[in-house]
Amino acid sequence: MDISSLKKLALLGAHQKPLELSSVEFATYIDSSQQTAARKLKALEDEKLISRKILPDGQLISMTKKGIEILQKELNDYQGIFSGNGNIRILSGKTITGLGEGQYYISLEGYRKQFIEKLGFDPYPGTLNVRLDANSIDIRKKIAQSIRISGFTDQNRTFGKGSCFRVRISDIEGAVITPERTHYPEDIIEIIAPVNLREHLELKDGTNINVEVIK
Amino acid sequence: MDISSLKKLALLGAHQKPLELSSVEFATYIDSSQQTAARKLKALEDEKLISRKILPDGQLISMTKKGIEILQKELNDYQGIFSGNGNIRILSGKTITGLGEGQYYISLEGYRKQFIEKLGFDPYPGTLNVRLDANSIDIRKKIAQSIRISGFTDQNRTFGKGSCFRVRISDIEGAVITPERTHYPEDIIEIIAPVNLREHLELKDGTNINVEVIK
DNA sequence: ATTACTAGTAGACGAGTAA
DNA sequence: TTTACTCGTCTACTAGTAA
Repeated sequence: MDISSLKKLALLGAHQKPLELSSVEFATYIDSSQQTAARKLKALEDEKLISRKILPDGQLISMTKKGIEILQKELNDYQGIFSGNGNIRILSGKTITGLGEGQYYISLEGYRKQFIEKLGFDPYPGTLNVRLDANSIDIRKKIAQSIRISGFTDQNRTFGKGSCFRVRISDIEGAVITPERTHYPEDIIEIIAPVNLREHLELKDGTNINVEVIK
Repeated sequence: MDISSLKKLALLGAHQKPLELSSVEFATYIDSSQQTAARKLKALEDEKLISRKILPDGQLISMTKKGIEILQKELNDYQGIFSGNGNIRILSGKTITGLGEGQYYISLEGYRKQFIEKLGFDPYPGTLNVRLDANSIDIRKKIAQSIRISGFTDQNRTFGKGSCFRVRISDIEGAVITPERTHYPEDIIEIIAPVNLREHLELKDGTNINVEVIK
């Protein structure tokens, strides 16, 4: 798999909109012959990392979902390499649809008033669920769950305790909440924020997002 | 240049402390024969991207400054690819020694009181100067200089206006300040913060740092 | 155990050229 | 002009093995 060529195409913008590029032009970018450049483009197409439309005067190159995912994996790898330096920690993953449980729990007064007090915002009643990439799972494990949420009992039942840490997605500050259960999947995070993140960021299911750990 | 192998070594932590790794082990990581693994390590050493100490039962691998710089360049490339998505913007570069002008200007009451008022902190009298990488220069151009600093006149002379934007380096929030001059180098940024960043982050000249644009 | 040489082979390359 | 085939060459691989 020729990640270097795929990266070059992305730097030329092929991940955003179809890119007009002849094999001769690409050859100058990757410092090779026209034949090698054409062969590499063909190979990337065969691997379904890009899609091409061959035109009389060149080709129109778009990056596939699979291609973009591979580059995001690379980004995540490099962020992982340098995140240990105490700089910026970023969790990467894809948005998924949760079970809707989040909405119920967040709305409970016993939890809600703690969020307002400890996080400084009144959470939108709903969570954004994200399935983390492999590297991000490891990063997540190292994050101190610094803010504790207490359990409570109402007349009917007992609600367990949990913890959270602050994050930012794009321009919104929120928090990742983790119930303190024994069997909670480690590859999924639930994010709360003062606004409906899904609407605010115009997210569809399966969108890749970066969640930045703050404070 | 075998970036993929260099990256693997970094993921195994060779950029932080010397890594014990035999060629057989490395072969399993890069999915090759022991011979190829050994040859690749030798090649990386010849390019001065890693340094090795051959031991009777393996080798001790450290990444050189040059090797780490190449990986940081890669990180920056990938951040550039995905920064257009409106997510997290990070400026990468190397710390350099400025002319010491910053210290003089920041200390002037006409500017200082504006920083306190508009940025919310009393700046340490001195700037951290950073020479940006090529990609970061482009990112920087897209950043809105949202906070305006007015010029003023004292009895002797006139001091020009400028602008800034908020940034975070590691755990410190500060700001990049830009005087509104016609000929200001585009590859250098000057950062102010409530503390002496150079001391707080234990920075030497030429250290690679990531500056995250916030708000 | 290791590292790393030599030998044989498989895969990648550029040149020429067809479509 | 393009893309992409064939062909000869050269680099990079694995296996065997020395140190």
